[in-house]
Amino acid sequence: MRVSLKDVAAHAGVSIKTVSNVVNNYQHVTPAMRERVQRSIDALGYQPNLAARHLRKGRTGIIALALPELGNPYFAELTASVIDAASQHDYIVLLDHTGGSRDQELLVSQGFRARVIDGLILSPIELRTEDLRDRDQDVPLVLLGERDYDLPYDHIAIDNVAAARDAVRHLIELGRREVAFIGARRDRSEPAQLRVRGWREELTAAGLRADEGLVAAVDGWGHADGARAMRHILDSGRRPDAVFAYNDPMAIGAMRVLHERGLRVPEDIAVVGFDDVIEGRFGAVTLTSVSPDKAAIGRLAVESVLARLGDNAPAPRRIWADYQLVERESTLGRPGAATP
Amino acid sequence: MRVSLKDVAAHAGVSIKTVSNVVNNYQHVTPAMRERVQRSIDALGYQPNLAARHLRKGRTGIIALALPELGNPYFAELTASVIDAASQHDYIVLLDHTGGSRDQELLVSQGFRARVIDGLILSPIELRTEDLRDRDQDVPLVLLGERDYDLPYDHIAIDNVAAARDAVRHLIELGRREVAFIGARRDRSEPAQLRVRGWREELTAAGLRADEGLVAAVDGWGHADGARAMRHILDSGRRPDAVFAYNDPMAIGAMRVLHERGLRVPEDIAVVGFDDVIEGRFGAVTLTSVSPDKAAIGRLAVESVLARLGDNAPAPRRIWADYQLVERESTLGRPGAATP
DNA sequence: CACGGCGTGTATAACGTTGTAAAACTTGAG
DNA sequence: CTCAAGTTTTACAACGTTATACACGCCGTG
Repeated sequence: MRVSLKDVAAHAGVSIKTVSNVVNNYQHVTPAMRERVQRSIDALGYQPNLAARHLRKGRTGIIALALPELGNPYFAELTASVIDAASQHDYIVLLDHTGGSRDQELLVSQGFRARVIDGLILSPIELRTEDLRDRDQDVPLVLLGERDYDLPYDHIAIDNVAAARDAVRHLIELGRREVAFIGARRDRSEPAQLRVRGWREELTAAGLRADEGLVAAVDGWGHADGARAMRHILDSGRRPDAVFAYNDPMAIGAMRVLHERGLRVPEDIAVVGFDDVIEGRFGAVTLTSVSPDKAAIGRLAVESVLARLGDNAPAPRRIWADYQLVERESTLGRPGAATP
Repeated sequence: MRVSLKDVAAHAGVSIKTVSNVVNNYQHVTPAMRERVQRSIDALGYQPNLAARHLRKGRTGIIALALPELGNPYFAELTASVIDAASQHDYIVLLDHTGGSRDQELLVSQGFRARVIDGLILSPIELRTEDLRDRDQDVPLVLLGERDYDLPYDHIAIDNVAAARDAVRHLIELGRREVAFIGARRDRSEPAQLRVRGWREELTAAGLRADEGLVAAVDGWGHADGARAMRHILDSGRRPDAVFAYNDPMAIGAMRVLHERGLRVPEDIAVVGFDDVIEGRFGAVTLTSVSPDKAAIGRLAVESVLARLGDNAPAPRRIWADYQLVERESTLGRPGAATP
């Protein structure tokens, strides 16, 4: 049988509210009383009933984190950092996965889970800007990943265009001239578009041709999709000297195909990924990658959501998180050069 | 402002309970009344307040899934299958990560989150059998991963000893004679011990020596730990012709070290992992691995927890999930043979 | 010595829902 | 037309918590 405030109150010979005051660290309680009540609490092993507390306060103490897929280790690491940040504010994280489908993302953003959660952190892939524009929900929403247009929600993202440009510039500086992009999306997912744009801008800025024939569209974001895209490019007779992939799993899938075709990385083709997942550090050829500051992103996301819970919610902001390009074996040296 | 049963009742001109009856599909409601109330519900956009419902019914509709780490894709896939299974029963999944530390696992099992959840699925690593023996909680608990002793909780696991034996037998059948084990744990984690036992039993059964000098203990379960263990074995002057790793990330970490040392996989050293994560299918050398039926494990776990919620809870059972050994390049061919 | 003021503790009323029991209707038989 | 038996609807009391408003001491001050 669960013990309630009432039981503790009876045991200590005080009123229910006094016990509540002790539990909530209300200030006007004499030390003597506090200790007496605390003794009863300990004796009975009282634990507050959250459902009741939430009913009364109108808060649940739960925030939801909705991600496209858990399989990508990037999101796993992000999740860990969100959980850590949330628990520092006595919040609990409810995990949802959308599969990256627009329908699911819409459902989640429209408050599918709204009745249980105080706030939502959503990392959309296919969701359109207009989908969010007429969102009718009082549950605070924070978006992860850059969006193109302004929306009345906090965005937390790294600068995708700039990061993509950095990656491509790195390839160009190595002497690469034909840089393929793997991971454009047929459905025009916004984050993918931004990275394609960075790719295009940087090539153009360097006086090179942004050859759209070297952009491979895909349907998913996993290893297999990267492999498929790489095969598609090679089968079309193209022979780029560098590949920039939408994310690390796709880059790794692409490298596998290059390996199967007898092409050497980086001598024949240099490869850069995105997200810097742990896996990229342990392949036969370690992977150069854009490394977002995941810990910061998780922390900022949680803080942004919680800040919106109070009455004095700040204006929606676009928050830029840090990133850096981590160079590894997959871009070591100039074309044709043997690995050191 | 949120709309409650009271508002709907006022709008429809009926009592609160009648609205509640309609919402809950109570049988004794005339079709006319049902429609009239439904119209008001739709008009006002009523959504039930779960906190209140839970307070009243004593259930929260949330189960927790506590995992050692999210970074391992095995757990990510498992999580996805648990979420899917739970949502089929209108349940929501709260995710927790223990970091695989005994303290955290203890905390979780003792009901750290108990006030919010109806049931708990725990995948322990370091937790001892005796830690669970005096668990004092009314929240149903289901354990993932094999435990050695009998406990009054449902276990869902594949047969670790048998699976390990299958893996080692496969290596022996390939003509390997010196099989190392990577991933024993200094802290005597039970799952790791079972796999070591399988390794030992199979070698002995084949008339080979189970050389304890080829068992490498580690502190973690990631790529880096596998790499460290592999280095340790090689640096000690040993030169096994096969490696069986506790899990895929460790196997991949080990393969990276073999690559760095100029040892060929599988010609010089064959490698078998455990868990069959997607990553193992896209390395330069694809990884042979023990593949547990993750979908079944997730489904069984959810069903077991929910079955314990009712009054007629079944007796605790040990449920065996299926697995199979998936052979890939890392064990292709006999020692010294060139890859086909 | 009375009085305001402050610090401490207490009844009571919510929060929104569902279970119980009883009231208000139907229906059909006598 | 009455009454019993059944069906539908309602009033009310929980569930366990916190906010509000108030009562009670105690203190220092006029």
